[in-house]
Amino acid sequence: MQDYISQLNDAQKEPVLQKEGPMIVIAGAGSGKTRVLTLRIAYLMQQGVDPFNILSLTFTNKAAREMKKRIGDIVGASQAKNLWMGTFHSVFARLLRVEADKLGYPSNFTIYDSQDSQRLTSAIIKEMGLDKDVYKYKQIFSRISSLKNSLITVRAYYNDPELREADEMARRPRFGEIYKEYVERCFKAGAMDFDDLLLKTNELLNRFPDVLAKYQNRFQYILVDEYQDTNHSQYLIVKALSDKFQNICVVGDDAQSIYAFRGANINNILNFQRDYDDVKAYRLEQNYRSTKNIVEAANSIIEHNKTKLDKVVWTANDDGPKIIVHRLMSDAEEGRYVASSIFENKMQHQLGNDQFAILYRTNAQSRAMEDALRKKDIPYRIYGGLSFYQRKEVKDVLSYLRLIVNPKDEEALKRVINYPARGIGATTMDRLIVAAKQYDRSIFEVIENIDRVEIQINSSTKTKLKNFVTMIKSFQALEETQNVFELTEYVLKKSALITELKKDGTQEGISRIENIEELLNGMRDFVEGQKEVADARGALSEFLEDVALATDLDNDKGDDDRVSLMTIHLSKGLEFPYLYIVGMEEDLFPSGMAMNTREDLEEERRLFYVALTRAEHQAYLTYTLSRYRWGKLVDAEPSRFITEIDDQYLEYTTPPDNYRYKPLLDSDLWDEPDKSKLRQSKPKNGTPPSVNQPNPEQIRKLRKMKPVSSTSQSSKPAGFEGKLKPGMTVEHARFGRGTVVNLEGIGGEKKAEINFQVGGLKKLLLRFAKLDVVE
DNA sequence: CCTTTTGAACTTTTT
DNA sequence: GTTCAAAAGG
Repeated sequence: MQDYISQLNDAQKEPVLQKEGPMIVIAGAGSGKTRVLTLRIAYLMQQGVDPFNILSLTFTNKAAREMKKRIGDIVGASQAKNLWMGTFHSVFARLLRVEADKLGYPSNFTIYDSQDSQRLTSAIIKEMGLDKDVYKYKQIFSRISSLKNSLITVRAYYNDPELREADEMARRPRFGEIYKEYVERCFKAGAMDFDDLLLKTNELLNRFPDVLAKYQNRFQYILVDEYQDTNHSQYLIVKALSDKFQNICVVGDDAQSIYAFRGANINNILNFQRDYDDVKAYRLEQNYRSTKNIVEAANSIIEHNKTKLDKVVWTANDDGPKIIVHRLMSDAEEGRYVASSIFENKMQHQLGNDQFAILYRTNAQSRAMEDALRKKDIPYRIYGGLSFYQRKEVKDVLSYLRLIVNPKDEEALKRVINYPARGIGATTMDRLIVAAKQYDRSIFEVIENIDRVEIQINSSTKTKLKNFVTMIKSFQALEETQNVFELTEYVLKKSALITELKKDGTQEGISRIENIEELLNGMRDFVEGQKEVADARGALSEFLEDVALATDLDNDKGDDDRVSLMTIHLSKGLEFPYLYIVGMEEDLFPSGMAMNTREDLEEERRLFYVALTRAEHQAYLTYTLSRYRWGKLVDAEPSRFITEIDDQYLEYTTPPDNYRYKPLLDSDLWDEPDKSKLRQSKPKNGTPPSVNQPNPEQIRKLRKMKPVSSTSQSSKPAGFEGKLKPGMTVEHARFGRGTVVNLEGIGGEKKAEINFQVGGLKKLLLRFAKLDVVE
């Protein structure tokens, strides 16, 4: 143990050795944060703390697994396996299984993934007879999710006139009804969605003081990694659990906060010192990962953000090569450039494929890269995107299994009741859903009692329904004796799923069968692994939980030599000697959907910071002049982020463009044709995206959380901002026409409240809003 | 009730 | 360019 500790630098030692009390570790990128966490836990255990009393929340399950292994190497694997370690979602899912009955849930509750949640939302909107162009299920669900993450229940929603008003303004007065129905349907299906895992944990800890006390006593030492990415719901759980012993250690980096879009609240980390008494704060500022060039270039990027903690990351490493900036004509060419560059670097420096990674802002960008790598015979692995478990054929199999564990699971039932086709169609399903609502039962229960239920279904269909129920019940009986693998083989045979796929015969159908075989292989591994786990519960439900909460990264065995392709979000925490960040273009990175407020833009910038700091030795930035988007060739401009890096760290291998990011009015020349395209393609009744999204400002107000006050920005010379007056009609590139209602703020912080004809009231920061004065 | 065809929306990021 | 749901036809 002492050996390990003596290898730490002074800044790292302190948080490892402080046994008790609240503490925050602000850890810059590449500063050895994981090492500190690992050693801190090992040290606690060596000091006599029972691993059973330590709760460590990580960002991925893979990170938890690796950390457990490293701790095991120091203190012994038998001890380490008793640690409570995992993501918020997996740890509290496990806890909720134990306590489910207190909340009225079965302990075998299903976990709905976001696809299930969205399908349910969509079904509800349809059942209520609402216009699907106004009530877009994705937007509606995303609002439900935001509310839940702010702990705003249906009742709280109805009690809050402001929230209701916001929905009325957005022309969705019936949102509350959808929310209510959604929650009830999940409950009736014995299902929790991702947000419920946190929300219900909060409910449990709030409503049952004895339960709270039990877990406060169990989790005497709590550690939270990536604290900057916790949302309000997670924050409250941590707060409640740590309240008694106050042995809480949070680790994070405000500069790497990139999940605000899913409710992460950067203020959790910024305000930590106010939440606990006598907080010890530590800073890890020495970067061991990257070259001087990369560290300093990254610093020069984050300088552009206003909201940040004071922290200077530095490194003792060599200068290293400059960051290469390269311009290409198209996305296909960009792929070819990256592939050849990887090839050359491999040859020149004798490197393996696993030394390289390609990062992009959106999953859609992976295609061009894949094509190029395949042509050059460079092996690669894509992370994220459509994960394995979300593929249709895999989800169908899993849905059968979910029904075995929890027949009330409505989404699973709807997927497979008529797949393969059994003559149970849409009309029948509609009637079943109505009856289920009438009798206040699940659909499965209605079918079980189909003869005693008043329902307009002919007798031949009733027989088909009964056969389906009998089949599922026969599977259930088998579950008692068979393991997951054997059970699934049987299910596949009896349900005729494989037969159905074999009929297909196309290349696609064959690969679907291969995927199912792959799933079976995974199950075999799981069954093997299960034998070693001490606290294994029912094998099938355990398997389903793993699957529901697994991320793509979690399944990485990391043992093959491939180039990694992933979104920047997924790359957090990883590092690669050679790094390619592609698609450095305005409207793509920063994303066109995140350019309207300073907060959004700053998050994009942090995202770029995260991307660049993944590089150990050499980073490449590429951008194109035109790229296929939505199946159309679209002109592109280099990202403002390139010019935000100090020039001394860059090497342009193509002549730099004379383009520089300029304040808006100067850009009208090149912006104009683009806008007219947008106008044409926008149907009159279409609601523009993002207008209807929840207003975090409002939620924050509601939760009485004070945003960190940002010092007012040095005012920018106002061009047309000064000319704008209430009453004027303006045109926005995305939102269309609207009337200026109000103006507030000064200089670069000046905002206009504009009532758009389609989409309603919205506040825009004039510095970024693409506005034209019409009259 | 099932299958095929057409059309729309989609692309910001994920547990 | 893909994927998914609604419409139409069998």
